[in-house]
Amino acid sequence: MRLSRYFLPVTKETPADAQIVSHKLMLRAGLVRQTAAGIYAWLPLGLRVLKKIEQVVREEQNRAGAIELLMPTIQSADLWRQSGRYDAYGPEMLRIKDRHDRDMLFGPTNEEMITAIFRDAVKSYRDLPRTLYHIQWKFRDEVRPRFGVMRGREFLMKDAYSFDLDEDGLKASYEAMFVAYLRTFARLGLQAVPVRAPSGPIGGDLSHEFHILADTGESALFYDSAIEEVTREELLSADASTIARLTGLYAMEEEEHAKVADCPVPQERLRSRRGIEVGHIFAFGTKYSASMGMTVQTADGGTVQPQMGSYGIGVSRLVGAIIEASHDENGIVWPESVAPFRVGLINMRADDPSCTSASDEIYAMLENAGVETLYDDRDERGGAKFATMDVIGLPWQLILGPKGLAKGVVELKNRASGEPEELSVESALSRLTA
RNA sequence: CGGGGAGUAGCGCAGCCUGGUAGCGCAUCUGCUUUGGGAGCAGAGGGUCGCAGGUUCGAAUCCUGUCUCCCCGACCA
Repeated sequence: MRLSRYFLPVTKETPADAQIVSHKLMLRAGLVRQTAAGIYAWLPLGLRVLKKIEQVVREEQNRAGAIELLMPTIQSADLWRQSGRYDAYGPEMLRIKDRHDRDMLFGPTNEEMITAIFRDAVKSYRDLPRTLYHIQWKFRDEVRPRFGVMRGREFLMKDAYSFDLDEDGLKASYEAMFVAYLRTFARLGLQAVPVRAPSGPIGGDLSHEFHILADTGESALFYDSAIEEVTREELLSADASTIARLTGLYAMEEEEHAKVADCPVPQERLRSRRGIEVGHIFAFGTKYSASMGMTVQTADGGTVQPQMGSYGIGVSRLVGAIIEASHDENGIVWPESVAPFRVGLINMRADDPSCTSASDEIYAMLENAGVETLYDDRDERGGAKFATMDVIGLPWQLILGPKGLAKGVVELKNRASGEPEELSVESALSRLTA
């Protein structure tokens, strides 16, 4: 993409509304624009990041055997009356009336809808187990939206729902999602801490939250430092034993930690940090299959209410969380897996015909090699170009100028390490296409 | 929902107390000079001062109402 033809409103100054670093950087880097409290428009660069994250999430869901579908954002109130949640859910639910004065709502979650769909289509034990998911916009009318996209009212969420014949099956589905989550966050370049969530209204529920460690997190966590020693490689090859090990290590939210009389973690290993909740998984059993009358026939001719679980990842929240976890004083530092482009190509002297033709040529080669490249072909001063590239945080900056070209070299800079390196065009290209 | 703050050009702000033809910086546009880390000079465009009502000869400024946004707390993915 040529920057001269792109839509990338980068700013020097930060809008006064933004308080935390990820929000400031998202606005400065031209990723989003706020259109109302807690509601954001995703600009081209931000949308690319959102899609990248979504794709990693999707691949790991598929890998775990979950099946993608897509449910609507607008739901009928009748569905929610079946589960009894229409009245139970508070003012967080955005209630709407259609032209026929029917009660509708903008979905804050989809348990009712997926249960109804599954219930009406599946009658046999042969069709279980299944885990279905979708990645769709949700709306929760938060009392106080804040922190940019991290606590917006409209947000993109991956929500999966599992249906099993019995509790052992549910446990297996739950663990499969647990593994998927560990892999997903590891691929996104994040260290996620699984925290045992307190039991909800229904006793015996199994539930874990996944938190990204960041000073601006909304949750205060206490955990065993041994969690930090789990490597990315271990997470990427996670299995049931990884889960057993991780869940065996102490991690609690402050409120729960305060209730623990004898913390099993020795003082020197107890860490206290803040976390951003980016995922939450629940095994809740028959709550919805019972309230919404879902049964399937078993092999022996009986009927059973399927055991269910639900599994959420805040996709749009992850954009902010990743920035919180990965930035420096100059701007965002994207992990390779979610960067909107892999390479920022900088033509230092767009007024110099030979430098420009060399830049055009390299841009064409990168494009042909399938390397996502943002090409700054504008006739601007070098400083402005570096500042733009730094704030938007692409992993690599490839810099071409007349002085280097005269010596037959270009400059390749890694955004994370910041170390510029002089290379021949060939070796720079082979590095970037590797 | 309680408490606090703010709405003036795309962004950041001043002006308001003490009414009298709306300003500054950045950004944008034009020209010239520049060009290896957010350039310099000269010029230009852009705002019904959130909205409605009131007071007044006259309101960004005073009064009333209203909408919106932000912060702290409680609540929540």
